[in-house]
Amino acid sequence: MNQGIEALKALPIFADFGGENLAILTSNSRVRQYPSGHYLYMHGDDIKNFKIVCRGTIQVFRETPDGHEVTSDILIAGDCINADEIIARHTAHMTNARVVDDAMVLEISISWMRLHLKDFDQLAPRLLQGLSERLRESQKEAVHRSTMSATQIVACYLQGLCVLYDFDPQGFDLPYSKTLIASRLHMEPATFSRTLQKLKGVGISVTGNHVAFTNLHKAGHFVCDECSVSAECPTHQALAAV
Amino acid sequence: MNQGIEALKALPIFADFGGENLAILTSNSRVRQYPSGHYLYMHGDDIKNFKIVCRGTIQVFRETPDGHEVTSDILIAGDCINADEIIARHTAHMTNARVVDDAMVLEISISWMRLHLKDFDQLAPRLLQGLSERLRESQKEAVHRSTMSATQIVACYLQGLCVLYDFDPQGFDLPYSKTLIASRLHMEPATFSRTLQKLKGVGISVTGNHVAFTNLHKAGHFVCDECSVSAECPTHQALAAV
DNA sequence: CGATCGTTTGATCCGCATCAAGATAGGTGG
DNA sequence: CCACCTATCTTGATGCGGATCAAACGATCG
Repeated sequence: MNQGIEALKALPIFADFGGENLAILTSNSRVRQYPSGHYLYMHGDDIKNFKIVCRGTIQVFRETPDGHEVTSDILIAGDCINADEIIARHTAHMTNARVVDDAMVLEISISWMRLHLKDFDQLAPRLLQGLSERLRESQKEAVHRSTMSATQIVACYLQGLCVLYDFDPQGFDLPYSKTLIASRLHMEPATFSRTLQKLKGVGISVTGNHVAFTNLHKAGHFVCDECSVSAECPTHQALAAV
Repeated sequence: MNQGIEALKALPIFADFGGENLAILTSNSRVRQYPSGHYLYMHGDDIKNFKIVCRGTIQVFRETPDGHEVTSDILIAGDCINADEIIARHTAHMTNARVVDDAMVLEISISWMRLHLKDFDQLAPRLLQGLSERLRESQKEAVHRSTMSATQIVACYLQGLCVLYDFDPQGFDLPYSKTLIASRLHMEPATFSRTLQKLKGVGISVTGNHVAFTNLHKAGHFVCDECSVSAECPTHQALAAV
């Protein structure tokens, strides 16, 4: 279980946890490896575990009646996969979670989590914080989608990626396929592809899966990290021209 | 402060709170009345209070650079207005909150809330639950907006309203203006209006602000309460014909 | 009774989806 | 090393849905 301890300590959500708490957690959780394409859970499955990504990439998505997949989120190391299900009126998963890149996942019995939520003073606040940010992000994107063009949304997203992964703005590779990104942005691959061409005019060049912000001065204005789409937000003023 | 005690006890989030906790809460909060149109807070203001709606209706919205308002949520009695701001990296509000109908609002110092979150075992889980549901709802709507037509979305929403307010499906009045609803659904009033006409063909008649589900058998299929937009969801199958 | 706001309706336009056909790349086996 | 295959991506042509602009209509209120 040494691997477990190490994995736990590396997770922000369990940072600053005392040794005894870590030990308790470790003995009530397990770390597992999953290959690309593996389903962590599917819609309708019973909710059994609380899961946290330790390594790799996880796609969370829903399926429409016509069989089309709609990605709600792409999760990376440190992210909680189903924090919203710790306390839920439902006993079944409402989404699907699938491994994109080979992944390592920490799994904790959800009933155990519920039972011991109050024992760990630090845990509940961090879950709250995580959910809050997720909610804000979701609502921000809702606003974006009803006020910005596809091109602007993609520009915003690429900037966000660069910040999230701490990439070099001068040049980096997309961490996952364009199809997945398009799905994540709720747009068609075709639209996404066209969009990338338009971006070259504003200092964002994408060739293959390599991205470069060629005009950092311009591009700098695009950073929309915690933008709330207010009248003062320079990002949207800059992108308005796109 | 008697009004305060009564107001607190009526709120689901404080249900089952012991007398001593209620007393502590009461002495650290206040209930205030606000007239229609009053801003509870505006984007950029310092976050000072955690607020809960006791009576009336609150519109939470963001403002785009071009001055257009985008409604993120319409809150009613029992709803937390800014639960996501209890633990936030920001010290300023990212949204605006404005009174729609004359409202009564419970206000608790946010620093006090943070400080005493752990003292109330029941509080954190309930906040978690509230945020979880809000997040699910937000993501569900994101899926809806990228897979359903405006007509379908409105049908879904009207059903939801009917359930939320426990209205009689055979006939009820819209609880707020069509303009507000349109904004909430991220669509133009003109589009919303046209949409209502189309709904008559599927057993939902809206004349003035009066709504009636004239074909309950059909309409029953539309209820999309906790629908996850899965292949099995009868709602979307029924609405697919719209 | 005019003024203002909310709603409806009409005409038009634009953006993204859709359908479909090439292009490119990665992987496999001969 | 090349031919083949499949998955991913790009590009083109077209259509539809909802936004936009604008005007008429209705309701409420001083």
